[in-house]
Amino acid sequence: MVNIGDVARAAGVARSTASYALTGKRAVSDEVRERVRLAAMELGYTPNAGARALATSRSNVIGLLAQFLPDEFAPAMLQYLQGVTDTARDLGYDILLSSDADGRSALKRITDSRMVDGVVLLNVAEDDDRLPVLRAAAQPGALVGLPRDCTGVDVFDLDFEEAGRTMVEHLARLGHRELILVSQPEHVVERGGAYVWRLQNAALEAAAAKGITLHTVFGAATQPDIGRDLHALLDAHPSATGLLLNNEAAAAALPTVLRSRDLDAPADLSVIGRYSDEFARTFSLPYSSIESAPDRLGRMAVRQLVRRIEKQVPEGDPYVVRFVNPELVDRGSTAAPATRQ
Amino acid sequence: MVNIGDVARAAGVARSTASYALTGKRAVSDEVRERVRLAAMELGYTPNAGARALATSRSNVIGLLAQFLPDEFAPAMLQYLQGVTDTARDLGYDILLSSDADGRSALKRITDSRMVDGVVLLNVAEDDDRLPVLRAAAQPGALVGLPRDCTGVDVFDLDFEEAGRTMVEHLARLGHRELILVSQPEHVVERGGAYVWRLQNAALEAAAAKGITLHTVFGAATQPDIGRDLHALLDAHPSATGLLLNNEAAAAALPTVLRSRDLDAPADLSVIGRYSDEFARTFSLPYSSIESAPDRLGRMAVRQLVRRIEKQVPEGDPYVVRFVNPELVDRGSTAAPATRQ
DNA sequence: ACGAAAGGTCGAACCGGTTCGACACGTCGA
DNA sequence: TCGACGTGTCGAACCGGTTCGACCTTTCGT
Repeated sequence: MVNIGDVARAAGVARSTASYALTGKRAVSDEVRERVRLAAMELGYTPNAGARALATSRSNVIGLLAQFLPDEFAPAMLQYLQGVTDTARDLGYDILLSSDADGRSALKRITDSRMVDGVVLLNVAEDDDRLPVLRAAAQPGALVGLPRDCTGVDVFDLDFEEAGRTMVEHLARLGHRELILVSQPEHVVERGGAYVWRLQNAALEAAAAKGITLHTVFGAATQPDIGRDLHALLDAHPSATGLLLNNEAAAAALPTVLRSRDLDAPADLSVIGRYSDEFARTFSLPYSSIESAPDRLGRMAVRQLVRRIEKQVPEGDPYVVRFVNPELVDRGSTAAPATRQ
Repeated sequence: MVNIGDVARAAGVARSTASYALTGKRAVSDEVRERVRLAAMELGYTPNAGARALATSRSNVIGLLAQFLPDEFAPAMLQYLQGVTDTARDLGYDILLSSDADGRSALKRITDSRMVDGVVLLNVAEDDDRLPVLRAAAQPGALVGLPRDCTGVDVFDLDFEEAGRTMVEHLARLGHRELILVSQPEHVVERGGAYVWRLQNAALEAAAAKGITLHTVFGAATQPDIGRDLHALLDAHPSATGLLLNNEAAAAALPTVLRSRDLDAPADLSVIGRYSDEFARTFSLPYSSIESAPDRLGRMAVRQLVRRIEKQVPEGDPYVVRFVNPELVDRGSTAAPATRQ
């Protein structure tokens, strides 16, 4: 394999000069630079990543810790991955992917061995056990998901409170007085998915403020259970005119449920979901929804992480907690209320 | 950061001895080994990955080249990723993920810089442009998907021919005489998805051998187009009693189509798909299907790749082309034919 | 009792980059 | 004319591991 010594010899200069010519870290005469570049080109020289990492203590690799949970929806996860990998590549970084169930040890391994310059954590739970490991690491970290304690890391998440308010207020404005909110199953909440509470509590507050009745329930995350749940709900609250879905499985199951009850959205029932546009397309869901923007969140996390790695953060490097504003994508599934059969 | 010199000093031995004690590559007295281990533990020593890679020319990282295509179904892709990452971790390797649209340059970069010890390629097309780059690389490669030319690489894929035969013969055995096969859209084939032909041709042959009529069509990959396609098909071939789906979008859309035509599987129509069990669960599809086993393929590819990296291949290292036997998962959607409407 | 073999440890070199300090040269100002 | 300075190049050291050959015991066979 050709190394920088070979290039230097071919160009008739010292190894250090070849290095400076290629990295541009010191001034080199135009003539020498050209000669070195040419030699490198002709010999097909590519710097050895390990050697460079050893010398610079920078690997140009970002660690990505994801957890492929069985009740997490695959399309959304893939969008996170895509947002992260694409952005990293644009900024000159490669991605080391870990989907290890034991995120703690994986994180410790890749940071302690200096394989990565920084880390992005996905699926961050309220009391995520990877956080202590991350704080002890020498490298910076960016999270997607809001933990209880945000010190020492940059955090990015959807503004679930605003999402809850938006859903309720949108239907309130149309004249609805009784709504149902279907959340993720309880075990997601127990695992630390506090965003479920954040959305639900904000929705309840908004409903109270408007004098609206809001029934809240946890739905199953799997078919056909969630279908049964939906049927039971519609039976239990015959006068409700709006359905809010913070539960992707519920959204995917709803078309079938509505058809079998011979109901139409929005004629008989107004519906608003909370999922990504990609998700809506995959399942061809006709419901308006709060865009959860996984690709965007992944992109933001990597951007900030790289800024921190490259020390481009302003003085005193204040850690950020940034919420993406929920955007309501109108797919025409809401209208003024009609009394259901 | 603590390095092996610190450990050696704490244990009162030479650096080389500390290395031997930790790696076990030379005999070391029990007493010294224990002292070194203890010192390493107490100091919290972790070897520097770059330095180790430089010295051993092995990184313990496997490159994973995936392409997140818009018409590829996300759940399946995620299963490949999971199969690959999990297996790699079990064998002591980390995963460098690239989803770069330009697979060629990504592949060249990670191999030339020796960041990876080997590479797994997903979505391999018949004339994949990454293959020449891979063959020129110093590291071994394993493919998921069958290219035209398999020299120099290990190849793993579902046996699509056998899958086609199995589908047809299963329905033939039940007494069906006229079937419809819905394949992936033509642009998938053009992109190099030769597996579409492999399944279809084998199915046609099997049908001919049994004296069965088999209508073949390419379906759309998106909703709601594929729904229209299915309706048109059922209109066009009213006497067909069986539906074979080598098109995931079609499988996902079928329940809605059947319901709106008031048809039931298998009472009115027998149905066999070709997708993974995970996919069936995500969309709660009630159709029997040929398991496409993405996780298993990912696992096999990594296993073989690691064997090659670690030179555990038998003499003369013959490259393998291994087909996974298609397994028919019975979900009760096939029965003896009944005349439709 | 002696030499060979085996077992255990050490020092030094090496992997392939980067980076620091020194130095040679040419230019400019006093 | 001399010194200060800036520019471009070089040699050497360093990053943190691994590995080779040499050396020193100890053990064993004869």
